[in-house]
Amino acid sequence: MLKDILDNNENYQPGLSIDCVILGFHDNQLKVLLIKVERANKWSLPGGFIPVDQDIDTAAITVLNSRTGVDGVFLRQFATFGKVNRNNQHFDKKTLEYLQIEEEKGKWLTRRFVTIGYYALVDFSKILPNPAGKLELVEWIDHKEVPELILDHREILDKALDTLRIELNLMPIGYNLLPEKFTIPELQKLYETILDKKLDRRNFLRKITNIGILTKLDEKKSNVAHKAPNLYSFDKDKYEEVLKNGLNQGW
Amino acid sequence: MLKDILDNNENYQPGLSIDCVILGFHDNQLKVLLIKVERANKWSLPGGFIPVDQDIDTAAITVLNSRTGVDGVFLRQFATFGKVNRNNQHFDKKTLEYLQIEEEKGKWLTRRFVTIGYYALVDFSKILPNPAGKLELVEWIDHKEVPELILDHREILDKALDTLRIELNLMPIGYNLLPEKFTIPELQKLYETILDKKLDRRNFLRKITNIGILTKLDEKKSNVAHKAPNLYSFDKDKYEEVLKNGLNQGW
DNA sequence: CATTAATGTGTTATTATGACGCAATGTACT
DNA sequence: AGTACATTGCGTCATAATAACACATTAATG
Repeated sequence: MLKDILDNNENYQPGLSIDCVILGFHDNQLKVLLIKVERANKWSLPGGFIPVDQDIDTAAITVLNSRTGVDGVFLRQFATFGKVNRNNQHFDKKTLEYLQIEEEKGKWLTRRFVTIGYYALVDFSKILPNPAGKLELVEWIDHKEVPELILDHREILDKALDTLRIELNLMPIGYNLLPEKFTIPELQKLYETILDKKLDRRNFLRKITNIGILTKLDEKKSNVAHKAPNLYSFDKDKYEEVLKNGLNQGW
Repeated sequence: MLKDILDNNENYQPGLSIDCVILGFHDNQLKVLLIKVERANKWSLPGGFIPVDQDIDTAAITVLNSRTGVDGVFLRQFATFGKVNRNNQHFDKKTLEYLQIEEEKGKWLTRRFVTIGYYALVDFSKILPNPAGKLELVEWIDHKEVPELILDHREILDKALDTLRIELNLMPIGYNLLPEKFTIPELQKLYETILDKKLDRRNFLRKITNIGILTKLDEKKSNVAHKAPNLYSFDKDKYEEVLKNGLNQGW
């Protein structure tokens, strides 16, 4: 696939790439979708190059889909990374030899790449990791247990999480991250996981319900230890409305 | 200058540029630093290309300085723009002929450019617009009276202002935008201009002073009509502290 | 010296927040 | 069956933040 791109490098934006931070929520844990790069024996964010005939927002969808099979998610640009040395150890001579890439064509790869970061919150259960190449492994990794990543992907991931934490104060989240029916404690765990701090149960309930995006269902969660919590769903219309207008006015 | 870049295009990141939104405050109005492009007879944001040996954040400073002479400002990346057609009418054949650029070299320019947007808030009085080339005109333009801009620069400017409006709810601003001594009504005008809405004088005073970043001076503004307002200055230490920790916790 | 258009200070009602208490529920254990 | 236990649901209270507004103060102006 990389060779395809090199053979047709006129069709791709030079010196530019896209990397995606895909976040899901499962077992009360925040998960990140990562790809195992066999040759480097490291993990990486799903990323790739930008076709010259696609808007970068479109290219982000293309890239994500081609690497993981994931489709139909809303990707949000959050930052662009371009330190001088960010990829000068990535496609070195050894690697190019290993990949059987001629030195001349390799130049397209060895120069500094600037990468545009996109992130998405997705429904864990609906995403079936599905690698493009057979040498690649796509997996959900607990965000607390993310191993060493290639390049500056750790920095990109951290920046995405920082952005998400700020978003949390401006927008409601959860619609894409939780199943259709969920409990308040589950939603609270999501918030606590992202913010990395404990919240008061009772105050959380009051605040989250006051936003007016939740519908209390006449149904309780079954097969749980202790008292069965009530099930809720998002009121899509109100949710969208709050997304548009934001949460805290501030001024 | 453009020819210099083309003759040494190996030294610049291909297909990538930086554009800067420089905002100042004067006469109770928000001003934008713009460059008049004579050949296009349009105005543009100060922008340019990225040296391959510079981090993009550094390149932003370089670019701004080379176009306007402005130095020593804190530039903040806010978004990256990459629609397919964003610059396909900019360096067309006619323009390349006008600039006496050979068709082969021109290819470096005619492809789609992705641009990284940076913005800064600066002290209007300390910035003396100082064009790099004699064919260029650098000027402060009232943000309400910005004329037609080249490419998607209007979109970039709008996005910068949107970002600033959000920042306003998370961070204190004004340190770079106002002179050392200023009045509360002046600060309020700044907020009102950015937010494009009226605020209540008395509530504004209470809220802004509660943040704890202002020092009330034992001095009044002179030569003003009506009652002379008190002068204030920012408490730099506390200001920096709030910048670090943010304003509204939210959760 | 009254007029005018600002600024400075204070009040009040309402709402949001943080820190809790306590009863209800369903599982697990004896 | 009965009790302990962890967790949920609902409520209280003091405090802080917010929005809307009233009134006195100040300085230039004619």
